[in-house]
Amino acid sequence: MQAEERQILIEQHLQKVEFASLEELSEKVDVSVSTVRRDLTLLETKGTIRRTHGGARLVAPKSDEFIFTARDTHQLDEKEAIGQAAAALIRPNEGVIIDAGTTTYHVAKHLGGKASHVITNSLPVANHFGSDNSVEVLVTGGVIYPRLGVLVGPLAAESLSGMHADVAVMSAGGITMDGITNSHALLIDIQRAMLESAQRIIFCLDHTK
Amino acid sequence: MQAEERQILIEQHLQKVEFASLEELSEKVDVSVSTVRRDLTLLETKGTIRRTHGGARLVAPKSDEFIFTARDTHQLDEKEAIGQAAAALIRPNEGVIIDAGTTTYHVAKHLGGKASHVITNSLPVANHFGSDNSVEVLVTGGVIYPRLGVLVGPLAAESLSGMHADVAVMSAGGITMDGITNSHALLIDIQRAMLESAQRIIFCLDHTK
DNA sequence: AAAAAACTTGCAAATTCTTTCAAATTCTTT
DNA sequence: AAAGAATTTGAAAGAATTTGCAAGTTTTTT
Repeated sequence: MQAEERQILIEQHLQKVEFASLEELSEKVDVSVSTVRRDLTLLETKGTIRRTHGGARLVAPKSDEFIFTARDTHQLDEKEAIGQAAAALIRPNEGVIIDAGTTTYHVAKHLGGKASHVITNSLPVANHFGSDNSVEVLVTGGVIYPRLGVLVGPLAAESLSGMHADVAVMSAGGITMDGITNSHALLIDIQRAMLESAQRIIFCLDHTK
Repeated sequence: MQAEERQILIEQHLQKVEFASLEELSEKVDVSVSTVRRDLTLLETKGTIRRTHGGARLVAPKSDEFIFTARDTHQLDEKEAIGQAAAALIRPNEGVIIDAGTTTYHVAKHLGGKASHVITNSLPVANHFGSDNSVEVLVTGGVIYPRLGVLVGPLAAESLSGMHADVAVMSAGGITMDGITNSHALLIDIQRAMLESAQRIIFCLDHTK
């Protein structure tokens, strides 16, 4: 692996987890901690990162991004794996509905340019495909549910009713079980609309659910 | 195989993998690493590629961000000023429609928590308010226009028709004049819907328009 | 205040880069 | 078509960079 590639990998990993120890990074990119140290000092001068005792952290955590991408560091490897496995189930040129949720987000990341069009009510998913002009991305309307970047409300459900897709990638129990019954009810309507618009369903759950 | 053909192959391969080692490329095009080195220095002067220790990398990697947030550093000061001035025209607790565009994006940045609710078809604007739970953000549906993060299409215009706001912050001539007549027509419908849904209009133009 | 963990510095081994040169290929000229 | 010139290619030697380790210093923890 190249030095520069390694540094970008470190940067990207920190984008996800906000903070990482030297050991962790050293394992991740498979070099000695000494080299990671050198990489970090280099990245620090570039400004994106700040060194700390025992590791490094992101210099600007409050970005225009959504928090959950950074927060789910715990089962990150597991979710990556689920994302990859689920993405493999999708055939080329299918229309895909992607539900909001941390796990489904990882599915989107592994989808590449496989899908012909993507329908989603998740802002992070929309952002992910935003700069990729090989996929047509349809965003449902709705009100942003803060912190998660989910579009909720009647508009979201309504706009789904007129759409059609081959597969729906759904999250279950994820965000919805976190206790906020208000948005919970809204999400149920949306998910039902998604299920009705798709021919095949893929549910994504990690072992904590 | 011709030298030029080889270089194109190298370029294409890098488009896919972003990073490649000398060994890897040498195997791919079936020449010695020396020749690959020479090819890379040549490609570097052409600008598409950059040499690194041990290999080469793509000069313009695909970023997950929307370009305009990073790109409009040119008249940035002017746009900041316009953003601030326009934001000052908005009274507290008003409902605000924000059009897509670089200038209007800066208005959003200066709006703070002043508005009671925001309606937008711009993904960057939506992202900006996404983690701010003091403002209710309503996103119109639509298809993402790549690179700019604008939601276009009939769904966008439709979802605006049922909405109402006190002020509309509009961009004029911005993205729309860049030549893509197709999306241009779609944007006009959307902008008309915005104008109809708002009582007051604020147009934002910098001196280049 | 002592112990543990982490950081810095210096150094040797390993890898990679540049330069140079001869062999091979391609192009030009006759 | 053949001879000669020009270019390209692959390899080798020496320079430069990078990497991992160890000794000594600083910071953090108990």
